[in-house]
Amino acid sequence: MSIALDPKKNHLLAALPEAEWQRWRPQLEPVEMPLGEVLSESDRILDHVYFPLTAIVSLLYVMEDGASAEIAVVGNEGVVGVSLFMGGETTPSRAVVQSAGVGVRLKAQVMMDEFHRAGPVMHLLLRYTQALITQMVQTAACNRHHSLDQQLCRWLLLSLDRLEGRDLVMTQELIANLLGVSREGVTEAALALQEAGLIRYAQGQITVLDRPGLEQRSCECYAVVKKECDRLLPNSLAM
Amino acid sequence: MSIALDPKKNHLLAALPEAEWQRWRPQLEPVEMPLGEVLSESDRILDHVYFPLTAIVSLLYVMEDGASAEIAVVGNEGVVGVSLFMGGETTPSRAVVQSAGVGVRLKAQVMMDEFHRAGPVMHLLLRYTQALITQMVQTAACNRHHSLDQQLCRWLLLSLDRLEGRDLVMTQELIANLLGVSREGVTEAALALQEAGLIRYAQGQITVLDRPGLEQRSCECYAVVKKECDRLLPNSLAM
DNA sequence: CGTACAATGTGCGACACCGTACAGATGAAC
DNA sequence: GTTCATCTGTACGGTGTCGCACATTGTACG
Repeated sequence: MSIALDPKKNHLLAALPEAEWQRWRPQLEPVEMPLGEVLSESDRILDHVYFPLTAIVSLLYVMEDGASAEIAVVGNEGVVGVSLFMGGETTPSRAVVQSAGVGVRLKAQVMMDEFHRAGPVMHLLLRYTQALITQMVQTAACNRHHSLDQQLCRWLLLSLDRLEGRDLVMTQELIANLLGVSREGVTEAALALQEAGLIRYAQGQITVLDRPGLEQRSCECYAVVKKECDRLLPNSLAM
Repeated sequence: MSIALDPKKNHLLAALPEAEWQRWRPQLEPVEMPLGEVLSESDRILDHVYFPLTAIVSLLYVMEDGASAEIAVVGNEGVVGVSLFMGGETTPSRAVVQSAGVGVRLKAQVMMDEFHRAGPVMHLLLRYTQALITQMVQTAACNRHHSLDQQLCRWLLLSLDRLEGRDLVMTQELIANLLGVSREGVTEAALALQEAGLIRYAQGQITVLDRPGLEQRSCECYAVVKKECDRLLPNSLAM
């Protein structure tokens, strides 16, 4: 896969005013983002912020006993590392590449400086952060009230929105780890979805056959997040 | 209860530089915050931001079927209405007074103007927002992995930190609604805590007898949130 | 090919929590 | 003091998920 994709595939970068774009452009460094790569570790200061282009990143909270829970996902609609400009510099969560691809990154200091100009970049980033908050809130509520089945649908849709095509490369084991549920549970739920004709899968490759069907079977959480993203980030997940 | 408490009981207000403080002071309007009052409804534009002084506010997500889940709590360490300055103006969640008390409020426009000066106020508010994000993240993880028992401990501690004294006025029914669990479940968990000598309660009045005991029985989530609050907000929950 | 490993399917007991139903206990109002 | 509403305790079947054990299927690679 070529690493030199157009950075404007990332919607935040695409939304930059011309002046900022010209300033940032030479500083943007293309990076491969292979499956499983840890972009930022819990409580560690980031050296870069990452703008995914084709990759998807999971924000995970990892508990003391090793169990984990996905808090939010970041694709080409967003950026990894909001804690940098929020002022805290670190977060108690981990950012892991969930779906391999490419992205571009920017030195932390550059990002901070740009943010502190307090111009349109700042407002863009803050709006994005609010969209991210919405996703976190919805995850919390979803974890409390919805079935594994519904959550799997939500998760597939969130991932699908951030990918081209309708295929995800993703084993059930991995999904289970991200969602913080048992692998067997995912197997059962996935089987049900396959029997319903909504997806087809084999050996770590999932194909979505009936997207509207998935949306219907998903809990409301997906729609709420999608709607907020669209509202807060013009062109957020349109491809 | 007197409504005219010192606004500096709120730690964000207390942390304001002198110039800002003098500017804000005349605009701060004392308000009663009775139990159950809804400060902001889902997807509705706020007309004020609220700084609790003795009250505690719950941020809730209310699902389509009426079930709810607490996302975070805000006491005198924070402010209700961060979406205003984040740029989104609304959020898909509801803010409800969980423990009656007093607070002060500020007109939304005033808050926006102050934020857009891009000075110390902005940085203070952004750091607070990050602390709030931490709480949300932890809630999501906690909802996924921890027992009702542990969550009740966490919840009691979070509330206790935001109150003077060691008594909460709070029925089990109300706690159940906030946590998004069944009332019977809370009864059982509370009973266990009482039998362990950690709390005593009757008819909507809970007294914490053994705080360290609660901390030990709680999941890690409480400690993580507390630590982040302390780190991000000097003097956050010290009374 | 055949072996090794990864991915998926299945069965089952354990367990936490739910929802319903109802019973006692307490406090406020008259 | 009696009444009534609110709050709390208890019992029990139903359900979803877990954790374990193991069978099966697909894929890579010698």
